[in-house]
Amino acid sequence: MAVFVAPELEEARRELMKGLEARRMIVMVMSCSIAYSGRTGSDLGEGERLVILKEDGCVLIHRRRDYQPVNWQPSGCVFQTRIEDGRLIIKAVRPSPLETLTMIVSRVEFLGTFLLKDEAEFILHSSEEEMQKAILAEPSLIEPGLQIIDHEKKVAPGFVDVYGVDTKGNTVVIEIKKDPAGASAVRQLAEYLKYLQAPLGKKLRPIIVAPSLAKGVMPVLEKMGFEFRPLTLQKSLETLQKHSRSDQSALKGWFEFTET
Amino acid sequence: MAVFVAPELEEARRELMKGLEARRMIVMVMSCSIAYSGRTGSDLGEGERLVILKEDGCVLIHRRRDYQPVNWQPSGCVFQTRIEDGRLIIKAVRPSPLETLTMIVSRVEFLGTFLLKDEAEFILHSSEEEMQKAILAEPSLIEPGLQIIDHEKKVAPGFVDVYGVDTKGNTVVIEIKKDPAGASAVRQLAEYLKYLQAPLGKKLRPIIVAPSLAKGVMPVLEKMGFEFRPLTLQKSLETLQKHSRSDQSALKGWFEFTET
DNA sequence: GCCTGGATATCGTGC
DNA sequence: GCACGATGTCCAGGC
Repeated sequence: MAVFVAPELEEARRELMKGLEARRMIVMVMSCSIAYSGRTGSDLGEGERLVILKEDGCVLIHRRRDYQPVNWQPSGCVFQTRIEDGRLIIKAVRPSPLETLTMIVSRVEFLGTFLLKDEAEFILHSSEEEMQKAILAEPSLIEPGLQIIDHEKKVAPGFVDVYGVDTKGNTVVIEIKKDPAGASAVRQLAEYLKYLQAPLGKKLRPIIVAPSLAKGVMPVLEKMGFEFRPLTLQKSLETLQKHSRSDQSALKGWFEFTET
Repeated sequence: MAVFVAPELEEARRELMKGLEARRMIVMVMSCSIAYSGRTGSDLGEGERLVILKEDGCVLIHRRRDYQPVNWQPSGCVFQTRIEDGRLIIKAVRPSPLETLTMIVSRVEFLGTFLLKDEAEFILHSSEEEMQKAILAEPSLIEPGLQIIDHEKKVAPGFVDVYGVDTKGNTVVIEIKKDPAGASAVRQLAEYLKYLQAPLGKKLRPIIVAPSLAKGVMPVLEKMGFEFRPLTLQKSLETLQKHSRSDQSALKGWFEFTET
């Protein structure tokens, strides 16, 4: 760790490059103006911001408010720095698509470079994937007797989430949404149907699986002959827990946490 | 600005709360474990991370790599801190939807609190909006004689980007995409058509406007009787520049930049 | 509050 | 590389 309060621009430039070389995270508070040019473009006048440069070549520029960075660059950028007309110029260039982020720095109030030791694994109890796993593990969540044939089945273009057959031999096509299903979910499922055919004398049964339906979608579903089965993430996780001991330990922490 | 290197946990807690009170941005480098519970849940074991708290109640937790924060909280959170079992506990609670982010901090390597002076206006030369403005300003970008009737026209459910009539009285329905238009753009436009009707004896002319078409989409378009008009952001900006002197100054900077 | 669609979306996956 | 869909997406705009 190295920390500098109000360094000269030349010193800031030197420490910044040294830090990047050592694969440290660079954290700066600076007064700067910013220009972005690439897929589109932006300009931001002089002001004080928090700037973060990471070893993988990404950039984040944060203002005093807002969750989102005002300017940024995803990972994979090449950094250039120079002093020009008494200003520190920092460029982050993303090769593809070609995009350039330029900071013109008039003053550095703070610069820190940090080597972060962090080997922990990040565990996300993700959503749609867990719901799909739950249905695969226990198709009766949808209806008794349902047999799963395939999942992530390729149609052109796109993928059917789950593909199965009911007790009467009809083809079941399931689109899963973790959020309340809106018009776009229905559009997506409708599009897939164009590329699927039921066996002779059987029907295609398109089913939306989601915690709920957006307002006004139910009439649309009925008109199109689609079905809806409610399924929440909570229910999916409980089902998976029943079916897989190995998942229990991973999920335990979350359940305990939500109960308190 | 206040900067602390390796503060005791109690000192860190005190300065953190003082900083938030003063509406400063809090920047910390700390060893911590993190739990999130809300729409779904996540767990992250002990490790060193950069943590940012802002005055509007948002949280960003960054690891050494990646553009995206590993954990976060959007603005509007309430913060609580306490010392427990020799650890600093920081909670950020988002009221709606109810979500809780908990950091269990074992060591603070750095803490800075910064009052950022930043009044500059952010100017984004955004994409789809500029393309739509250009078409409204100069409908001949699509074809000679086109007359615009409406834009952002509500259909149920969704919005038609631009709605007009051609020289023969046919209804033109335009879907604009700033990126190469793929299958989903076609789905979207197709859905809107179901809720629109051409005048008696006239046709509906669905048109996709985008810089290009995704591979394999052209045959689909032809099959459905849709049309495609290429339009880039660059061309849109040039058109707007012609039509509006007031825009010139704002755009000037970007053009100059892209030319160098 | 809900719903819809855009974003410099970013990111992962498959081809 | 392109295409496609998920995201704890976030966010603005309408109702």
